Amino acid sequence: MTTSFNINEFIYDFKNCCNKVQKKSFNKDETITSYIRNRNQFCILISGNADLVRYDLNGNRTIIEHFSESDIFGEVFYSITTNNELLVEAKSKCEVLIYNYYDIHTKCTKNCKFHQTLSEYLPELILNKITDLNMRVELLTKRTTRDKLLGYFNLLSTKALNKTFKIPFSLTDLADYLSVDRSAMMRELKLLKDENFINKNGKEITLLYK
Amino acid sequence: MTTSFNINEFIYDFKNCCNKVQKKSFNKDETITSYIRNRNQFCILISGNADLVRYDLNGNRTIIEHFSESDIFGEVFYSITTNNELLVEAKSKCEVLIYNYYDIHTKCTKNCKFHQTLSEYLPELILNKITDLNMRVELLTKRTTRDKLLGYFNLLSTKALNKTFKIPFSLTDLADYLSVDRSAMMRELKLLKDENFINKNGKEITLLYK
DNA sequence: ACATATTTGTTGCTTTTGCAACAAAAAACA
DNA sequence: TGTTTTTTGTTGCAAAAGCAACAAATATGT
Repeated sequence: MTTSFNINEFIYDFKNCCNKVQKKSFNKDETITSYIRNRNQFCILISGNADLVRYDLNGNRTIIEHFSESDIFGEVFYSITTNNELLVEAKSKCEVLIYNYYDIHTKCTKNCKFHQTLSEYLPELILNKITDLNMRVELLTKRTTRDKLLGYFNLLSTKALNKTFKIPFSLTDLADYLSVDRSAMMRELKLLKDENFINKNGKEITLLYK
Repeated sequence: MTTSFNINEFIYDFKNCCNKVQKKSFNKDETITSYIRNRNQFCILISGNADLVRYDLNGNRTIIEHFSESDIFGEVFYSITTNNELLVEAKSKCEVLIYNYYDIHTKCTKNCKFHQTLSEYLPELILNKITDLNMRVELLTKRTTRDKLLGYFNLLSTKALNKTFKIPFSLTDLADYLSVDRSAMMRELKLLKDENFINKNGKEITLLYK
């Protein structure tokens, strides 16, 4: 997440905001929500990590999006035309605020400061989401497993301001995120290492080129 | 595009809006803009069709997004971390409004009705963009050429409210949009036809299953 | 600390995809 | 209308990716 808005700077203003919002907690591996029909559901992740995943008919699992603190998600951003299951799964203990999207724009009945701040920062959060999605598309349109890996590593390196960084997924999840076969990806990682494009130590990667 | 907002219902209010906006025309195959650095550029397509394309180092061309009337695009939605060329190319005669994104939120110096309407509908346009991008990700994460084709055909069929519909691309462009090799895609289309999943007559497709 | 479950690393084999090349059909253009 | 360019349809062959299976290393839970 690239936003300068950090929800936890404001969350102390959140006591009993208007009755339109729910605050919920989830344990690792619990389902936060599933996208079934459009209920204008809008969620903000206060803490933890979660993935939007799809299980297709062949048993393939795909990580469509990866969410961390201050990221937004929910059915309001999705027109559900697929017949696959779309779930948001907690990857660690998570705290989530759940709104109806259109309730955010109207003034909170208790006129709480948190609600006000949220609606003020909403455009920024949304712009960041679009930027993230565009990067995701950019990555997924790469033709080969190698290009996907290098493209993703470049992003991580840029984010970390360092040629060395840690993959924020298990390698199994990384394959599901890049939408490639895990064993083929492992093979490619080995080749990238053998050809001195990268150094790899578990989940720690160093870019050796440029 | 799925929005209920249609820019041409309002464009008559656009005379000489504030000096912050440019209206430009482009012929087929002209470059509308290229994404180089972040200038907060925000564009709306008034008429015509355009593609956001990337040319990579191997000479592959990818259609990242396809734009039609009322669609929005521009550098403001992109953090340019790639070293590939990103261009918006007119696929037909196009008319485009070009803003600085942050000028839209502030009141127009001439207080014109068009500007007012635009800023009012902006959240809706942006929500639609996110929905479109999510569908795009959904499609691109499909593992096989077959699944990509069927997934895309389902979208078109749903949009057209009909099992028969026309592909809005040339088949060459469709391959670039689905990020697959054209000849492999043609082979797969033939297989889908032979196995009675679809009927195909040039660019007209009929779904035969379900 | 131990037993159990998950992830990582690896490989042989199969299937799918990509590449190159070319003819036929269709579209654009002059 | 005739010529040129682009798109479509097809194929043989090469390369890449997917599948299945298993051992070793880590992580998890009690």
